[in-house]
Amino acid sequence: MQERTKNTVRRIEQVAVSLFASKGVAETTVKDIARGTGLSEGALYRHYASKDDLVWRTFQHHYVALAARLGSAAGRETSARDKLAVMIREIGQAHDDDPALFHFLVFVQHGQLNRLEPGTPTPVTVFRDVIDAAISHGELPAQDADLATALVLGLVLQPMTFLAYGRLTGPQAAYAERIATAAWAALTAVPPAAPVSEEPRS
Amino acid sequence: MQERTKNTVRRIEQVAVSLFASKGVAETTVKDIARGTGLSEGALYRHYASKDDLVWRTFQHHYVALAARLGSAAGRETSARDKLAVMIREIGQAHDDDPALFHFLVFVQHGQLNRLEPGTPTPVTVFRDVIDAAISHGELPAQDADLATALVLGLVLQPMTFLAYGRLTGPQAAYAERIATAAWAALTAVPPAAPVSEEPRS
Amino acid sequence: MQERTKNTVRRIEQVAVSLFASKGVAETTVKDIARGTGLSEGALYRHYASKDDLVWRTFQHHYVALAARLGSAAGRETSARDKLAVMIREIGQAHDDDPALFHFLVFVQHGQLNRLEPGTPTPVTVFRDVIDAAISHGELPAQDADLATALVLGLVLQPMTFLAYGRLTGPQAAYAERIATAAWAALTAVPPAAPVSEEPRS
Amino acid sequence: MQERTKNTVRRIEQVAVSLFASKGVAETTVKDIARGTGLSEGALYRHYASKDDLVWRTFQHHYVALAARLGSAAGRETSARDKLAVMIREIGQAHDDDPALFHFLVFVQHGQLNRLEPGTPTPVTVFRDVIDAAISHGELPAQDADLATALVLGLVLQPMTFLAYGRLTGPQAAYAERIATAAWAALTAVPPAAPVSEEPRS
DNA sequence: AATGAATGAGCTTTCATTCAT
DNA sequence: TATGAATGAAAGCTCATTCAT
Repeated sequence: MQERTKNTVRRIEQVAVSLFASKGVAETTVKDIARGTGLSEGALYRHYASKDDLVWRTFQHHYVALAARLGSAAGRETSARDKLAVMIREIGQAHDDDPALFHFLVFVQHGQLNRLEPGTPTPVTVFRDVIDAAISHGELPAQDADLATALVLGLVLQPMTFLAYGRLTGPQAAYAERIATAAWAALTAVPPAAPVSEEPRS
Repeated sequence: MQERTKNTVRRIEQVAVSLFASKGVAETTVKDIARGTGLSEGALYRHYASKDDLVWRTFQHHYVALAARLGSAAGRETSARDKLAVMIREIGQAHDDDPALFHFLVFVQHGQLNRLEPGTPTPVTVFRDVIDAAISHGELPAQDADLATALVLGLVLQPMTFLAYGRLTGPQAAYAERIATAAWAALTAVPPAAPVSEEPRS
Repeated sequence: MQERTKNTVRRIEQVAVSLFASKGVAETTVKDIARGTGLSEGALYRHYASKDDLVWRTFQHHYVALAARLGSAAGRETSARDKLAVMIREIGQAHDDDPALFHFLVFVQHGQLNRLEPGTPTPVTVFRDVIDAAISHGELPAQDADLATALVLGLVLQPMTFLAYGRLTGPQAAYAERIATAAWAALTAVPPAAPVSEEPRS
Repeated sequence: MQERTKNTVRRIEQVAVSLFASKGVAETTVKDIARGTGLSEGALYRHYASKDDLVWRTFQHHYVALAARLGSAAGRETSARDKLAVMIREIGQAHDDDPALFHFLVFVQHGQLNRLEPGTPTPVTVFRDVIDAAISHGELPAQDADLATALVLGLVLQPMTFLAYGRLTGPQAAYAERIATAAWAALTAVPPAAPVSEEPRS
């Protein structure tokens, strides 16, 4: 009973996420999800109050879990550089584990983001916290932590988009080293005082 | 009349894009667009064959224009580094000129991307071409040009996402220098011995 | 078991009637009733063949019982005037005993009325019989017995509606005397030839 | 255009009211109304925001109109007795003009009543005002004006219920005189020593 | 006997599109 | 040419009822 229900819910989420990732949330009908699970439309409403509830709960659950996964990975390292490297590897792994889920979480989420209770740890804040601490401790040069976070996330996520569009192939894991290197370079190549490279002129 | 029509079309596009960017394409109804332009629903169909036609033509037109704008900017420079820097500045400018349009083009586009005739120059290919050439000419170390393109685009686009979510503020132009520096650092910081891929894609 | 079942049925009826009275029959779902009784939805179907069956049997049972209660009260008196007075008191009592049930029977009944086997004694026919007899025996002036019944019932029922809407307060019993007086006055005040008739005595 | 729309709305209301009166609001589907008017279901939503909106606006419009009609009739008379008599005649006329509408307003209304802005004149308050004034001026003996109103309304409305159930026949107008006589008798036949309440409500 | 997941018909509502005026 | 009423297909959702456990 308990078990059966749990499996049903799992199957619904799986089908839904897969459809959301490939067609978008609005383009996925409740009927689609029902068909995919082998259930009737009405049966879905025993498990979720509404389509929106299904979207939101699925998003929230996995988004928080992803943040925890990243945080846990970071916790296993001590230096900022290693923390970032392992997080990048971990997020790549999460992507490869279930690309559809990952896409739903990161690219398809539909204004779900601002429904999160303020203060909830998210993948973004986990990255930001590590970067912020590194700046405080002098492991990274002084800089805008939010911008720095954006840069790292951009390096991580954009290859996944390319993967989705077929512009890149193979598991995202293959790119983790390259991205980690690029990320560290990007974070340490701060323009003003940084002698790392020729100053760009305005 | 010609003029009048042109203005009307322009206003329709503007309203539509603004709605698309803030609510998404599926969530924007033809009635919304009609209301926003002051036209009747039926009148829109004099200018576009369907809602889809409106979306597609608007996307295509501006997407190609953005590619041209970037290409033209790149053409004014000679070194790869300067080309990239100016493209980053230009794309930031394009964003600040019309954030809604930019968001529609880059983040909301709705499977419009794969409707482009293969070979059409897009912002992505413009970046890729510059990077590819730089690798060929030895201005950049040997590396997977597609991955390199992804890295640069990630550095450019993610801050805009942060801007949209309020995680960053101010015009994107303010970040252009920092991003250009980071991009060059990321492209030149290839991991010691392991080039991910040396053969550029066709 | 017998006892247990009886109690269950009673509780179901009570909950159902209360919901019917406050929300209407169509607006009350089987799930509502199940929740209210602490039973599962499926379990209700052990006691009733269908929702309609529940409505109908509940209605019929109590409607007939109310008629019997009124008839029995009338039987304790001899004069028409006293019969009416005691019936008015009794129906008021029935209302105060269980206002929800009363409302269901009299105001919410949902076309259940015309499902009664023709000839079944109902509160209406009980009143009518008394009035009819009184006219035959000369206790009341000649008049249309049906209209007379309507008048008396109107005097009795409308205050209950006012009670339900908060336009009157307190137990309906408080109004019984006044209503009885008014009823007798109304029945004896026949317009055409009737000389205003016998004055009502205290 | 204007005219066409007005006619459409009128036809919708007419069909809807007729169905509401015969089947009840909940039992009447939007499809029923569409079929009855010859429109598509979707077309109804150009004229009403929802089924509920259709019910409410129809109710409100005609309920207020009925109050006005009664008030206007009362205004043509001076004595309380005549005012009541003419109101009773008028309400009977309103019933006969459109029995379905009348039933919808008085018997089917579904909690619409408490959506009226407080202070809105309704048929009930119009009766109550006349009775209240008559008590103040000594035209009627001291008594609870609300109860008195209930009594009069009961006398007026119950025969209509009987009409609907076939227990009475013919136009309600036929009963107006009898009802008016009964009403006056009921209002003046206050029990000797026990006035239920002497202080009229605010 | 009891549960509650599942069904399936049918409900209200939305919306891109058409068309009479 | 412009309007907005009308269409009709499909969406999300509800709910009385059934049925495996």
